[in-house]
Amino acid sequence: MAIAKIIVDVPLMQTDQPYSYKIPEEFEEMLEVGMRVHVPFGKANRLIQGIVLGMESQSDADVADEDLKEIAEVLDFSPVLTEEQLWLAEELRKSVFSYKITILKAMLPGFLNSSYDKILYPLEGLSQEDRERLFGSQGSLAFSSLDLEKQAEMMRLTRKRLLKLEYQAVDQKKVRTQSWVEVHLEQLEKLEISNRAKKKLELREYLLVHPETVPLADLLEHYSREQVNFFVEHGAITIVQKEVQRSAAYFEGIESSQSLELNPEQKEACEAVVGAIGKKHPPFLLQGITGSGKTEVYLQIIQGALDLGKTAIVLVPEISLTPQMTERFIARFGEKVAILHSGLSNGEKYDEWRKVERGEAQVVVGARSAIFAPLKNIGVIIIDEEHEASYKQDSNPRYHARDVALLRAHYNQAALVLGSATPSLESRARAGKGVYQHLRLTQRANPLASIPQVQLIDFRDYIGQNETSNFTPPLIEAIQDRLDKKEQVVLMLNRRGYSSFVMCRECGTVDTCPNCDISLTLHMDTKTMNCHYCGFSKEIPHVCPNCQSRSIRYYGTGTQKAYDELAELFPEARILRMDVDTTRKKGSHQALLEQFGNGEADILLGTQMIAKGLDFPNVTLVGVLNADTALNLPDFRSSERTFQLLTQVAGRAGRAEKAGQVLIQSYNPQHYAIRFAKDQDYEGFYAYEMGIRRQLGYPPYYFTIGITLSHKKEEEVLRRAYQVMGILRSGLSDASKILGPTPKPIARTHNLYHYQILIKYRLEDELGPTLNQVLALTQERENSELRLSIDHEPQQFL
DNA sequence: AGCACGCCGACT
DNA sequence: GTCGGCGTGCTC
Repeated sequence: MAIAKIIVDVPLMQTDQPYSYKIPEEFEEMLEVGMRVHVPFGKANRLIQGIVLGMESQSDADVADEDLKEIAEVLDFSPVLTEEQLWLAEELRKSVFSYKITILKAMLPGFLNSSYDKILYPLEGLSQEDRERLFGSQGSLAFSSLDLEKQAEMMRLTRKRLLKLEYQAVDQKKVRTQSWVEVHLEQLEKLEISNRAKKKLELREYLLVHPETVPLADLLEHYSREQVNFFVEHGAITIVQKEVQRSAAYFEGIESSQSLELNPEQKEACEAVVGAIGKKHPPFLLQGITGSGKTEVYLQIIQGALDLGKTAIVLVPEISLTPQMTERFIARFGEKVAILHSGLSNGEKYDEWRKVERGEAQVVVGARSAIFAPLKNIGVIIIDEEHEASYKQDSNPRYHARDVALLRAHYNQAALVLGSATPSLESRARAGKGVYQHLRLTQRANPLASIPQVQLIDFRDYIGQNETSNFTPPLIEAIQDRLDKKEQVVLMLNRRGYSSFVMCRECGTVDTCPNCDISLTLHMDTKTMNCHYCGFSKEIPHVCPNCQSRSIRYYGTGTQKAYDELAELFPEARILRMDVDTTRKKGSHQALLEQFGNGEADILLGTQMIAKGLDFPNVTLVGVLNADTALNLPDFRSSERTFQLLTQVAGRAGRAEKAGQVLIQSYNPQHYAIRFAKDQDYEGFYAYEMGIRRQLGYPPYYFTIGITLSHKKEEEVLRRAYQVMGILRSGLSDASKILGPTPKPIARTHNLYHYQILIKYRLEDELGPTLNQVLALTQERENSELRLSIDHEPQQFL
């Protein structure tokens, strides 16, 4: 008997295993490993999606083979998951605490995941009036279309056997097809057409001259449906359905580019990587200062891989996946490129994914999840800005793209390149120990460009002078100077750990979210107070919610406030503001950058999103309004993040012939992260920060695991947290350190209390079993409302 | 999850 | 007696 092993879409510990299903005869020929199916599951045989992991002639299920259920439907004509991806999922399960189906689904575009519904039908027993009231003239109803009250009533009626329930799983995949016309010359020539049918004669002439397949729509522009049908009926042409190849608009109007001349350092790096393609070789850490031409090196490495008949994946942080970046890849590799990122619509994402799957794309450029692209025969994987925290997914499955890349590089014998101006300490340390091969680019690619000069400005020197201002006199002076010279200015407001809020001056009450215990952020554009965690929103209060006083005031350094101040200081300047508020709409990010690039503005004011990858030759001044707001966040990486951000943004200045200047305003100019950033001294920062990490026992000296517990009731989370502590203490060796439980910095969101435990370890044999014990806790019925997640190397402590 | 089974108290 | 409340166990 033909039996398929299937992982079902029920993400639970008890169902995290393959189930055996009979393969009906009609599917035996076509079914392959890696395809999606719909299978009946559970007592009610509700239909759910599953993924075929294997096929065999005998099952090891506790059920007799004859009694196995049958696959209901096969959803694909060819597998949507490759052997490699199935292998990857199995490997990842060892380090990512997630169910297999959750990992597999993360590899597929959202489009390929079925949606489920229940269809209700009235049975004879149902009274005429109920039938009228609930169904009207409809013969059936979709369960999901009803409100909660109706749904409950329907469930009651179903129980009383007055309704019939049918389970439905819907494949959302829709291959867009278009009708094309195929010409059959023999029949066409034999076709008798009356001399009076001028149009038909004309069409025949046309088809005889153009016997190639053409879109039906083209013919219909000149000929009527009836005229075309005449040819179809007589077998002279047939209409076939072809999948539409929607090529996203971004391919249009991009001129192709040629390789640039590399300097010796770049050349050496490029050759080293290309030489490692197809061999077992340790990963490369490509450490190149800002403006050192890393992207050109990437492009030539990829060219090297293509020349060897191989393919390439390039990961970039979502935020720098701007047209400026993607255009460079399209310009060099044209239609060979597929772009995958969250800005695409579902349909576009699916189209790009299909391009990769069919083998039409050889170069995939995308954000984190692009590491799962179904690309075959990979020669090189490049992770740009490898230190970016966004490469770690902070929801299930909590994978790090770098770890996935390591696995895929190993599988394909591909070269792996981690590129950054400011590598993560973990990666830099590995390069130091020879685990990675260290490649360096120490010079700016443009030989006329110099490293910008950086100055610190201490806010405290200007105490007493307009204290609420975002701008100190030296910065104002410098901006004025650039405006006079018709050069451009980039100003960054570090919004991490900072936001605008409303406080009462009488009683000190800060308006907070009713669900999340964090202050609401003021949004001037919509005139609302919003919660950034749960999306709660309300109108701006006019009186204090606590003491009814009218003395409520707006605090904080939002970009809007800085913008207003700038506009007042420099009334003649053209200022662009770029933050989450002004870039919410699709494409607005790009539009703003284009405007600035075209010289339609003098000053670009923005948040972190302007720190990366922008390359505007006319920018000669970069100002950082508040360097230190993120320094005091409760996260051991906050110094590293601040250093990286300042170094990145400083790199936006002086990228061409004109010398660049960087001014950094801060309340803590003596802080080492800021001092090393001022000197653009990565190695100095690295050495200093490593000392601290060693002393405190943080990565890269120790590995970390974060455990987060959430519950509606605070005392319940705490109780369980201490229970987890107990399991960890007795399971793990004394060499491992367990910190916590502590409330998360934002202790309550979505009406849940969050507590966190951090494990630091070096060698720990009992880690897996102990964590499984912790996980088992959530399986107990009494803990059904407890949410627990285990995060390997958490990146975000917020 | 989502469902059925089954055991208990409150009711026609 | 029996309806429907929820605790328990299982899903090829």
